Amino acid sequence: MALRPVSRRSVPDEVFEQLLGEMVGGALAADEPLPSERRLAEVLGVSRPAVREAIQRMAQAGLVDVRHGDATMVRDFRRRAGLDLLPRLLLPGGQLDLAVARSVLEARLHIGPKIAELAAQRGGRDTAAALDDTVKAMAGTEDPIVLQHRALDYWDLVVDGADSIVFRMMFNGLRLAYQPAIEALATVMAPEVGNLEAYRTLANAIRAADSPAARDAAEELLRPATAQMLAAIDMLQEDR
Amino acid sequence: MALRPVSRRSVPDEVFEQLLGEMVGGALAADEPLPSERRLAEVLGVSRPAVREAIQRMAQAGLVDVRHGDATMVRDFRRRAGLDLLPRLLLPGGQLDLAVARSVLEARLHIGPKIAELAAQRGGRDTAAALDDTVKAMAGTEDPIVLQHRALDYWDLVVDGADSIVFRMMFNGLRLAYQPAIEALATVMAPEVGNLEAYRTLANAIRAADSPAARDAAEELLRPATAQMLAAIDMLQEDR
DNA sequence: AAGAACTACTGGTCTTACCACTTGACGTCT
DNA sequence: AGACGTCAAGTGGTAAGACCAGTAGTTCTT
Repeated sequence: MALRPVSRRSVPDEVFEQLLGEMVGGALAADEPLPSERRLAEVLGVSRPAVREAIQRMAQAGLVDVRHGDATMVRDFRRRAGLDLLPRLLLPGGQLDLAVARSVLEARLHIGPKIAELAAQRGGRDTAAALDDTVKAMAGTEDPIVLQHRALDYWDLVVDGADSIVFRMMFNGLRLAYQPAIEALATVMAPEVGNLEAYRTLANAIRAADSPAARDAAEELLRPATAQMLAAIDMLQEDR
Repeated sequence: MALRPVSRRSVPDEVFEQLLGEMVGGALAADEPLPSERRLAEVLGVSRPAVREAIQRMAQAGLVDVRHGDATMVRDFRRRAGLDLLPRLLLPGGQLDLAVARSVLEARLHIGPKIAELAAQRGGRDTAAALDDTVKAMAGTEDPIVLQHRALDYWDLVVDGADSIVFRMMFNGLRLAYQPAIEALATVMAPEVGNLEAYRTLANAIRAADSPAARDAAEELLRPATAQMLAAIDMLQEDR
């Protein structure tokens, strides 16, 4: 029996989700006006403040433009949204979007080595020591789910060492997309997160402040699983 | 006379801004509870729905965790925030944060060539043709402000050509940080946005589907101004 | 000492009313 | 005919107050 916490969606949550669904699904096209708050409240059977909260959140995410006195306009989420929207695009309606998944993999493989390089330049021994501890923790388990979480901790430390706020934020965004899928990815990620030697090599390169070596080590660590998953995506896409 | 649109911050805007300021400034530390909605409404002299809207927006941005029945907790924005927070970190209180600026430059130089490479693989002639048009438009002006906007249009097309949603979202985030500073950067960016030949070279590489050439061309285009600005930041940081 | 019930918070939601802004239609001057 | 006010309708912005629904700590009961 696999019990999971019940998801208690609040009313504004629900409204937000529905509106976003309409947008991603294409029913609410860009540059078209959203129905008025009162209208939405009536149609959805909720209060106007609830609708407002949802709409304000959409505005915060850049999905709509709200102008006092005029109708609020839907914007092209592809052009305005930040990485925080990634989880919803990756799994729209529970189904994995292959194009988005490919994009995430590409980005991961491109960003990871750079972060490792910066960490080698700036992180120093403190980062390396913390990484050693994490690798030790990884050695204590075989469970690929736990291993993935530990690997995320590991990268979190590398990102700290890189000391570059933009890469930190990019990492945050990618992690948010990755986490919901962690269980589904247990099998494909097992070879990567089980490759402790690669994690140690990277930690040592960072300790030695050898940024080219760190770069290569990170690529060595990330490439195999990335290549495998990209190949799988290619096959799936051809099937259709 | 340089008239500018008056900024009409709504009450929730103002509340959001104040809370964020306290967080970035350190007065509201991570893992500490926020005052209750009623208390905040009272202290700030606004209605509770207004406070709620602000807090919901913070939750949307990952800055706080709100749990029904318990106090809402402040989270470490460095660890949770996405790129959408970048503009506020870059110019906290009107003053440029040099470390953040350095980080933006690093990211730009690392992401740009990769996007160009992908655009060469996937964009094809359509992308190249659109780029040609944009370069023509750039040739029609000397104003560095206008040129920067055109250059953004140019990159926007390249990103479209790259057809990778994650890089698109990263670009969106960087652009949002860049745009408010566009006037202040007129002088330092002038050499880059005035280098039309570099933009043409990149467009041609994309047309030829020559991804290594596109990569190099993008780097060639971005590196000079990046290096100059990084050097300037180094000097400013040493002064202190 | 362990458990159940209670209490005092917290956020969640709704209703109602009114303010402020934008737009476009209409009328009025020039 | 054109330019300029005026006004009405619709939109988002804000407030106040009431009540529902969770959480956590205290107190009472056993």
